[in-house]
Amino acid sequence: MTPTLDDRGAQVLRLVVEDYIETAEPVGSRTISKKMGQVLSPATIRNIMADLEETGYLCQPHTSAGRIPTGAGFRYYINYLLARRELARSERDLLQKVTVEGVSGADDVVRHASRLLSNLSRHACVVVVSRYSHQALRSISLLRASSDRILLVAVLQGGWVQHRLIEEDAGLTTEELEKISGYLNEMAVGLTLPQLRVRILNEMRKEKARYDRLMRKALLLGSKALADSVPGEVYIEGRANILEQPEFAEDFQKLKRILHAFEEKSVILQLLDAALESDAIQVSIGSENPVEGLPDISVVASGYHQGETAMGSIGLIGPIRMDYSRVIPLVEYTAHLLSSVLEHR
Amino acid sequence: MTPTLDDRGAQVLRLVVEDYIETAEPVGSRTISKKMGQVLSPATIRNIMADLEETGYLCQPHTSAGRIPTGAGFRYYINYLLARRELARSERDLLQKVTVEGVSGADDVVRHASRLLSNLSRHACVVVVSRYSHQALRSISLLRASSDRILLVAVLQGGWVQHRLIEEDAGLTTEELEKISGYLNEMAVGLTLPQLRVRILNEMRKEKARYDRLMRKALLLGSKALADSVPGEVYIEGRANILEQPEFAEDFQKLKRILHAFEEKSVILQLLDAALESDAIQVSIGSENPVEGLPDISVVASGYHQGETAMGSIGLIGPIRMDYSRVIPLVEYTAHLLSSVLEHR
DNA sequence: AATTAGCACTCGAACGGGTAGAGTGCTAAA
DNA sequence: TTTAGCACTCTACCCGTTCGAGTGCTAATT
Repeated sequence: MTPTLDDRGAQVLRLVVEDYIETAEPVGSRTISKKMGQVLSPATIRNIMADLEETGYLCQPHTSAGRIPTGAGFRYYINYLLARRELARSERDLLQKVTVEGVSGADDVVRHASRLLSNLSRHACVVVVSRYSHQALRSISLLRASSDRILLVAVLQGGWVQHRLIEEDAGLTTEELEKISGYLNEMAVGLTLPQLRVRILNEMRKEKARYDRLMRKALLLGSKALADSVPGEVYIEGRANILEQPEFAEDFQKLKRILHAFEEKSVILQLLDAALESDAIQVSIGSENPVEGLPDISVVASGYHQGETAMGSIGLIGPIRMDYSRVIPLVEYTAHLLSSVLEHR
Repeated sequence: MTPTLDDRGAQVLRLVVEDYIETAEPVGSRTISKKMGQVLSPATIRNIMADLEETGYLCQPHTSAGRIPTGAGFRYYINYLLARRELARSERDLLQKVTVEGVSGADDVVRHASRLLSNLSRHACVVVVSRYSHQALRSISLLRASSDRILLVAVLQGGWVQHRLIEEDAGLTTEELEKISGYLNEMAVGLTLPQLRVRILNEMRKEKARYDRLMRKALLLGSKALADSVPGEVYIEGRANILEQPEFAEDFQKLKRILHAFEEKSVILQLLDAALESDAIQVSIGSENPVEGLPDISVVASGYHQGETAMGSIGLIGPIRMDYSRVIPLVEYTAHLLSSVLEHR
C-alpha cells in the first residue's frame, strides 16, 4: 500500500518532519542539507523534496516557502522512521510515585496520572474511565440517606466506588434495609452492573408470583438504581497547553474548535474510542481522527486495563506536530503504569 | 466617598457603559447624543464626558477615540445606575426544571445548575462546593472494599456523600466492622467532619488507657479517614464562552492568563471566596478581584446555602464588560434556586 | 547518470507613506 | 449654558516597495 521510500528519501522526510516538529515553520532545502552535514547540496535536496511532494508526503504552503509534512508524511514517519526516545529514569520514577502515593480510590489514581502526564508532555491529557460497567461487583450496600432517600453504594473489583441515591418513600427499617442489602449482594457479587441489571429484571418477572415483600423491594430498588446506565468519566488536564502551540495561537478558529471540543464529553469519548479496547498505542493524525471538524489535532492514546478487563483509555491531545518520539513512550508507559497500579486494588 | 454625579452626568455615564457593554468599542459623543434623542448636541456631551473623565469614570484609549468606562465607572454604574432585567418566566422555569429533574445527589444538582447558567449567560460558570465540612453527619458506614481496604461512606445532612478508602491490614470480620461502624456512628451523628476529627483525637487520648480493642480500631480508622481535610470541589462549565468575547479574542495574553486560571483550583477558589459567606450578590470588577494578574475579568457570584449552613458559591466569570443588568439577576436567581432545592434534601 | 552551481522567479513579511474617518478640544457666537 | 465651527490627532487601512528565503529549471561538472 504505502509507497516505500529509498534511504535518501526516507532520511530527508525524517529530517523535515523532525525540524518541523521543532520549529513549526516550513523547512527549506538548505536547512536539510546542513543537517545532513552537507553531504548533498541544497539543489539535490530540492529534487528529493520535489519527489517527496509528488509521493504525497510533503507539501508547500505556497510556492516560495519550504516544505511541511502532510498527514501521510507524518504517518510514514511514525510507522517507519520514528526513533523512540525512552523516558529518563527520573521521569519514570516521578510518574510512579505520583500515581501511587497518597491516593486512595482508583479514580484518584487516574486523575493524578493524567495531571502529571499533561505536565510532562506539555499537552492536554485526557483520561476516560468508561468501563466501570465491565468490572465485577465486590459488594453492594444500602444505607439510609434521609427519611425518603436510600444510598446504594457499589464497590467494584479494584477500587472503584459508585454510589447512587434512590427515592424511597416506604419507610423501611434499618433491619429491613440490611436484609434487602443481603438479598442484593447475593445476586450481585461477581456480576457487572449491566449484568446485575438484566438479572434483576429477570428475577422481577419470576418474583411477581412469589410472596417475599422484602425481596420484591430489593428488586425494585435495584432496578431503580440501575435504570440509567453507568456513565463514564472524562477528566481533562492541561487544556491550557494548547495555547502554547504556535499553530493554534495564530489561528483563532482552530483554537476555538478545539476548546469547544473539550467541553463536549461525547467528542472526547469519540476521540479516544479507538484506544479503548487495545493495549497498543493508537496514534491518529489530523484528519485520521474519528471526529469531523477537528483536522488539526493529533491524538496519542492507549487503553489501560485492570486484570483482564479494559477499563478506559488515557491520551494526549495536541497539534499534528507533536513530538511523537517522546510522547508515544510517555503515554505507553503511563498506560502500563495505570494498568499495573490498578491491578493490585 | 464616591463623588455623586448630577443627573446628566449619570445618564451619560449610564449610556456610555451600556453602549460599551454592547459593542466593546469606545463610545463617541455623537453616539450618546443620538441615544438621548439629540436633546444635547455632541459638543455638550463632549464637555460632560470630559468631566466624567476628570472624575475618573471614563477614559480614552487614545486622544482621538471615544471613551470607555473605567473600573470606577462600572462600579458607579452597578451601584447606582443599574436597571435590572429580571428573568423571563421561561428562563426561570427552565432553570428550575433542569436543576431538579433527573438528578440524584446534591453534587448533580449544582453541576446541572452550573451548566445551564453558563448556557443562559454565555459566560463561564463556576460552582464551588467548599463546605461539605460544615454539614452535619447523618451517618457513617464502613464497608469492606477489598482484603486490605475499607470503604468509609459518610452521608451528610442534605444529599452529600463522601467516601474514602482506608488501608487496613488487620483482617476484621464483617461483624467487627459493623460494630466499629456503630461506634463511629454514635460519636459522629450530628457533628461535622472536622468536629468529628477533633472528637476522635480527644477520645484517642482517653482511650489509650482503656481496653476495648474494637473501639481503639474505630478511632484509628476514623482518624485515618479524616487525616486530610475535606477537599472542596470546583466545577467549571462553559469555559469556551470566554473565546467569544472580542477583548479576549484580540488579546492573546489576556486569554492565556484566564484559561490558565481555570486550571488552578486555588485561583478559582480565591475568586469566589468573597461570595462564600454571603447570600447577596458579589460583583468584583476587574482589578477589584482578589487575584493579582487577572485585571481583565469580572466575577459575579453569590453564595448558596443549605438550611443555615453556607455551602459554597456559584458565579460567572467574564469580561469586565459583562451585561450586569441581566447577569446579576441570573446568578441571584440560580443561587436562591440552589439553596431552596438543596434545603429539601 | 547523478550531482551541483547558477540564475531567474515567486511569494510573503516588513516597512513606509498617504489617506480617510472618527472623534476630540477649544473658541467664539448664540 | 449651549452649540456650531474648526483645527487637530490618532488609528486603521490601502498600496507600493523592498528584502529575503526558497524554489524550479538548466547547463555544466563529476
